[in-house]
Amino acid sequence: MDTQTQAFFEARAQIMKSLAHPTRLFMVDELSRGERCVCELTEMVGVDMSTVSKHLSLLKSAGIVADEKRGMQVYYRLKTPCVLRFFDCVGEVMIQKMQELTHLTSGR
Amino acid sequence: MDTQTQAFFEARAQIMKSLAHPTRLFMVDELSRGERCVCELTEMVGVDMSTVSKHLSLLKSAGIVADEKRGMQVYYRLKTPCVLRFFDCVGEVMIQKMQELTHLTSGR
DNA sequence: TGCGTACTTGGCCAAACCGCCAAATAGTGT
DNA sequence: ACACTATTTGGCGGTTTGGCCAAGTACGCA
Repeated sequence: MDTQTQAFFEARAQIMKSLAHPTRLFMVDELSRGERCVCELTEMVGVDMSTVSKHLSLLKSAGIVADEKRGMQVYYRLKTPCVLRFFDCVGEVMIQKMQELTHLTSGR
Repeated sequence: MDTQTQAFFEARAQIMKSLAHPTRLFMVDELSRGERCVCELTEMVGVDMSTVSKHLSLLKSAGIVADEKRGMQVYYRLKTPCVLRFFDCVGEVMIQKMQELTHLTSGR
């Protein structure tokens, strides 16, 4: 694997990584229904605000979300809504896994 | 965030995590062009075969690939090709990031 | 049966990740 | 200027991840 190919998949991986955490996935899901400020998200996920802030800045540097300060709050919104399409496929994967489990337990 | 919601996003995250590594992304890409045995992939990525094997078993337990022993080799194939659709969007994200960089450097 | 090839598993170590707390920053209102 | 609120940043400890090496397993073939 040459250096350029490696760099390409490295870049791809960084974006995937930003979506590889339950809290961040929850926030993306929430943001798919409209913009939210850090404090709102903090209350919903139930961890320290500093943690939420770090998750958001990670998503931001990955290019998934954008932020805008308005009044006293910072509002985050989904910048590339196409990520939502991911989850249709993720759903398919989950369904397939469950079906295999069913086959196993129904004796085969 | 209640327990059930948490479990849901945890499951989703596990699948995303399995795709959040350059080597695994490279292998998925390669498998999109047909099945490959462990030894072929090992040679392509250029790390230890044990490492490749672990990456593959991770992808397998995530439900992304399936394996089949045939002759002396174990062949892996893409089980849920829909993951490839992810990367269209990942491409969009990357392009947007590059455009922003261009705007910055062209003085604004 | 015994050898070689293909692969997997276990163990170890270094690096990355995630949570919290505390401190810094920035903007609001008095 | 001062206090207050919303958010970010720095730093620390515990857990997870990713690589290699060595050992184990499984199968094909002489």
